[in-house]
Amino acid sequence: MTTMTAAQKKAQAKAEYDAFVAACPSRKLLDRISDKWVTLILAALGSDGSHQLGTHCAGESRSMRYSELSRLLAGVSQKMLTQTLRSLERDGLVTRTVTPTVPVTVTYELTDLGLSLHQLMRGLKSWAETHMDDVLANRATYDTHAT
Amino acid sequence: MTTMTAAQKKAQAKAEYDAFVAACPSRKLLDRISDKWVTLILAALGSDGSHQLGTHCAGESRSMRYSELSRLLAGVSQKMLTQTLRSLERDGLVTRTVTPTVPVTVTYELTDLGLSLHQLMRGLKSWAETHMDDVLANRATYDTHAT
DNA sequence: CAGGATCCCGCTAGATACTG
DNA sequence: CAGTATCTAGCGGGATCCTG
Repeated sequence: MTTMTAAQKKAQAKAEYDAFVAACPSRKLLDRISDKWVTLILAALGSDGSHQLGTHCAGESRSMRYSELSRLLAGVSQKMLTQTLRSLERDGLVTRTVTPTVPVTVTYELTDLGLSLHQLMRGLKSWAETHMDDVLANRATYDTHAT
Repeated sequence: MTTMTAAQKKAQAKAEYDAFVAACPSRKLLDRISDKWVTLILAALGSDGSHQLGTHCAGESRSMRYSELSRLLAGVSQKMLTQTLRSLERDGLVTRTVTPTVPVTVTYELTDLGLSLHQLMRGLKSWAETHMDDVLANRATYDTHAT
């Protein structure tokens, strides 16, 4: 079949490349932490009692109820909260504990792995605070020169 | 006006919270590196001559032509490549050099800042390779137990 | 060769309403 | 209280065509 040659091969190569990239552990990690709510939940669960997500102290993971999280992370829809929590539980980053009280009580807490990820996030935070202002400055300069 | 009270306040609080989150340097950093092509371009420009993105050597930034990048990053559209390159240039992470030869020649190269970011990515890579298999294992277990 | 402009599509986040 | 289900709009991203 001469009807499928160059374009077909190219498409296949692309698919293979994409698969290769998708299989990369680094990419999987990025896919996970780049999620807005993942990082926020991590920060919430990883921080101390303060409601300031900005304040990080390498404290132990703080167990929180569903409603607490929903209150703390002001702009999250139940859907995203639940969805994110489930995926984090699935990945073994948080534990979900159901206490069959009269109104059901569910608490979430970081696992060791989750805590470890939280530590990594703090590393990112350091880099961001160190270099992000440079980036922003460059951006401003670039925009100024632009038409 | 009693017509706007609870719901309004809540919406405003949400907006403020979102703004707060968006202003966070860490989030900005995440928004940047979570971009699929950003990380790949970084890897391409930061790695040595090998076409294996997986192989990282803390080598100097390698200057590459537009077409080289487009060839190396198999599954990228010109749009995304250009778009990503421009944003990286804007942020001062890469330099764009135009050489007015007969057919125009444009080369891209990492700046110090870009190189620095590339180093950070390698840190992420380490974490990913160390813990990602655990995550995957947990995920598999979770899926098994599920209905 | 390098890149701008356009159209189009799938995905996913968000709002709303319902349940145990 | 802690979710689940559905519906919709917005936008990121790809393909395609065109220019200097």
